[in-house]
Amino acid sequence: MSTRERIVETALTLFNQQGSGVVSTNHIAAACGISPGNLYYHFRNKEEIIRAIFHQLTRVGAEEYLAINAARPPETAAAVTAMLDTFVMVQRFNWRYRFFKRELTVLLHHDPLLAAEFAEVHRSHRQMVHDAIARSVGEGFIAPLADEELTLFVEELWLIILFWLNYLEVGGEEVNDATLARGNAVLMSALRPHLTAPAREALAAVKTKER
Amino acid sequence: MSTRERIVETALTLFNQQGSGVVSTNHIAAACGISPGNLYYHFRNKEEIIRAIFHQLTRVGAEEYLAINAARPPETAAAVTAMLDTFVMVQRFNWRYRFFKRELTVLLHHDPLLAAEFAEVHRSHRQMVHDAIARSVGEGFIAPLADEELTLFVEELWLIILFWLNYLEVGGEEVNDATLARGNAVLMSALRPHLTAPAREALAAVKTKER
DNA sequence: ACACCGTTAGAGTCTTTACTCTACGCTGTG
DNA sequence: CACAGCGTAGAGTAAAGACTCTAACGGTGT
Repeated sequence: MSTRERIVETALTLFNQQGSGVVSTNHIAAACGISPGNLYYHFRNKEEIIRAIFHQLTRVGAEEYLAINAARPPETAAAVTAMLDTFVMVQRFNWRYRFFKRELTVLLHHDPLLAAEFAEVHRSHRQMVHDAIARSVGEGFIAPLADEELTLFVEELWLIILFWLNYLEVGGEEVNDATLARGNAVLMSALRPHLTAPAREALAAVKTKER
Repeated sequence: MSTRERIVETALTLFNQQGSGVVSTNHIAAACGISPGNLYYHFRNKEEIIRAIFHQLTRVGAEEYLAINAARPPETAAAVTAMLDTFVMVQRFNWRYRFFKRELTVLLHHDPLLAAEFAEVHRSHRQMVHDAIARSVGEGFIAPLADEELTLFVEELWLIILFWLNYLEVGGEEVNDATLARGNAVLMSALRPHLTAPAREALAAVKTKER
């Protein structure tokens, strides 16, 4: 791993543990086993490191999302599986980059450049979620809804996906397979009333297979 | 307002704006229009200020919760109204003390004393939510559920209540009456499938009256 | 008039911070 | 072999940090 990559990785770890506010560039350099001068050779300042972390987040996130969702066949079981996989994927990202979402508003407030980049990414994420739900309605897995109801439903689902980890964190619960599975269950519990009959059967089938 | 109270209030404002990591005691003192020495006369250190904010949060929060929920009559309309009022109340708290939830894990990590106090408060909050839902089931506003389903449902609702503000924040949306009302709508959308017929009517009545 | 004490100011200390500067080694190329 | 240039070390600087100390203020009781 290059020095630059090691700096980013170390900074991410320290930020997650202690918060980016109290972690100094000297800390990062020391934890990397390099000199401060070396760190500043690779990054002009701390904000640039944070932006590098954000760039990694978006790049890898987009790749993984596409890997799960781009080529899925238009089958009910595949749709349900893709949704569960996406949930797990988002949880993994929220965990890996947890300092980022925690400190989001403060970070954006301190770095207008980052704020602009984030706004763009957020817009496209929103679009992806909307498209995914619309596709599922079109394919007949989710019962048709009035526009207003659909919007609320999408927000409900997205909220659960986005904040399950924070919910665990606030509650002092550990993040592990069991608690992640519980998040999945909550999501399904919200989803169930809106599924069509075939989708409900497919879901039951997936569940049975898992055991 | 006493100097001590002014320090707490000013610190809260600055923490919310800029994050507690980058706000120094000197900043707080300057913003208060007092000397650093004076600040340290009232508080031994920064952590003690944060704990004072937390104490205010819990004290006032408990008062307001009781004011809304303790004496409500066992009527369907009252139950629905109490739930909506509680939602609005929690949003107000999340907003007023927003730095606290944002930085929660980091704060708890840095101050074991605070961590212990918070664990206790969180336990009792969890209990309150559980009791409120159980009461509503008992009074016939919410359809009976299997234990497992009930747990998931409660978590779903509580998650929405806890994180609606963060959801707005992450999305770069302003917090105002319209966005708060939308949060209420999302909550209702999650609740509706589980309401009993009389509760659904009472809800419709409340909605009509609001217009 | 005076002593007392909670409150305040503000200068001062020691540490840490972000960031700079200079110099040195290593590696590949003419 | 020379030498260019990337990557690195580490001392150094100016500013800001948390926190301390001493002296004085101002209101109250005697």
